[in-house]
Amino acid sequence: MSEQVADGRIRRGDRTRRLVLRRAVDVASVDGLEGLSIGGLATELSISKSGLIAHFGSKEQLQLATVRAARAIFATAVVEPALQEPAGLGRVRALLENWLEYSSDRRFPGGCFFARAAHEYAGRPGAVRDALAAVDEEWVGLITRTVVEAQQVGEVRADVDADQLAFELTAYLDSANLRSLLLGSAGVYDLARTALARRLEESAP
Amino acid sequence: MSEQVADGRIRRGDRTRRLVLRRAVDVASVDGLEGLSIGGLATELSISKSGLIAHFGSKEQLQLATVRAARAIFATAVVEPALQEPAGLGRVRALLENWLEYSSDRRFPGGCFFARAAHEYAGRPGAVRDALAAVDEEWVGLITRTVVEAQQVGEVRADVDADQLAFELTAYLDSANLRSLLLGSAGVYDLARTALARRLEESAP
DNA sequence: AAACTATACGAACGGTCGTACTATTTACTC
DNA sequence: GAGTAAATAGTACGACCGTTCGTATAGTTT
Repeated sequence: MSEQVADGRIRRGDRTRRLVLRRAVDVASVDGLEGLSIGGLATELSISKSGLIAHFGSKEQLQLATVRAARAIFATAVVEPALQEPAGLGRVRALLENWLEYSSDRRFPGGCFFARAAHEYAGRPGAVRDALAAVDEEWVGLITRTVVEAQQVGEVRADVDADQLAFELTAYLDSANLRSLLLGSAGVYDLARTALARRLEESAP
Repeated sequence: MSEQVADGRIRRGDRTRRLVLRRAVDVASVDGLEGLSIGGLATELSISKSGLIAHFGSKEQLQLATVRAARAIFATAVVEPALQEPAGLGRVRALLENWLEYSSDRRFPGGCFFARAAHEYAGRPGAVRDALAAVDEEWVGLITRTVVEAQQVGEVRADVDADQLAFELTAYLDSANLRSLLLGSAGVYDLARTALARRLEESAP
């Protein structure tokens, strides 16, 4: 409740923190969360290394804050607009289409932040990896639940395995994201759209 | 032709080079090609940094050699056994199944070497990125051509878009690889197998 | 035996990394 | 105004980075 105290000192800190994280998510989407460097970040933003790290405590905490910031951007760009759609097949389509635009519009310069980061940490333990795994499960879980909702309103056949369908749909997304970056061509997004449309048609009642 | 000169000096060098690369591909599959460190590699192998780098010239050359070594391992594990199968749907299935085993058996400790490395370099230019993009195109191209062959022998419908099908099939593979690492569960490979089988059945004449 | 070549070594280079500790500046309270 | 708290800056540290250099060793050639 008493959040809007408007203490100028704290506001200044928040502003700096946001400044750092805005840059950090972009850098990390290209160079990875390991590629984040405190010195490099500070130089780019014309602030001191010590002043920067004082906001986060350690590099790992900075990385975790960067994951949270990226999640917020993702939620705003992809999830929230889709939740305007009524539950059902339309909402599933909105989530998938928003994702493709989030990727192809390069909301992060390196494509999907989470695809980049998840592959970076998939093979080794730690808090960062756990955070990334949680976001991934959250996203796939959202697709799965939205598919189940679409079944409940009769827009997806009841015998469809929602987990299976969510796996395949998200697989198309990730593949289009990577290949568009690797080939430097946006044509793969059409392959993904074709695959998504076909797979959803097959699931219609 | 005159390759088997058996010069003891060169044999010793080849042995060291192979030793380095065998370790390098494993390290890179977990920590990435950027995570390769000359000093770290040298320490693990009980050789000197300078002796190690003398074989490759620079870190980037070491990275490129690591990509080539990983490609050779991949070819041996996945491609060559499948080419024993006669051209057709069986060969397509063999390629896909071999890939799943290559991933789930952790032929590289960090899962698929190329998934890890491609995401690492997808967003930035350079020779390493180009090499990884080439391997990716080679792999997807192989799937596509094998599908076309299957069409020619009448085991896949002629109206199937081979590029589209290859996109979807490889998408399942990559997704299973990543999620198995992230979730620490092998169950996603079954999702991939189900998706692959279904998609191929749909393409049957 | 002498000349040559490939491999491997140890030491040092300039840089950058993350982090800790110590001012200094800025903003608010009383 | 003095006092306090938060944000920022400055400095230094040890560790590691990739790379270069000169040198020693092992193997081949003449």
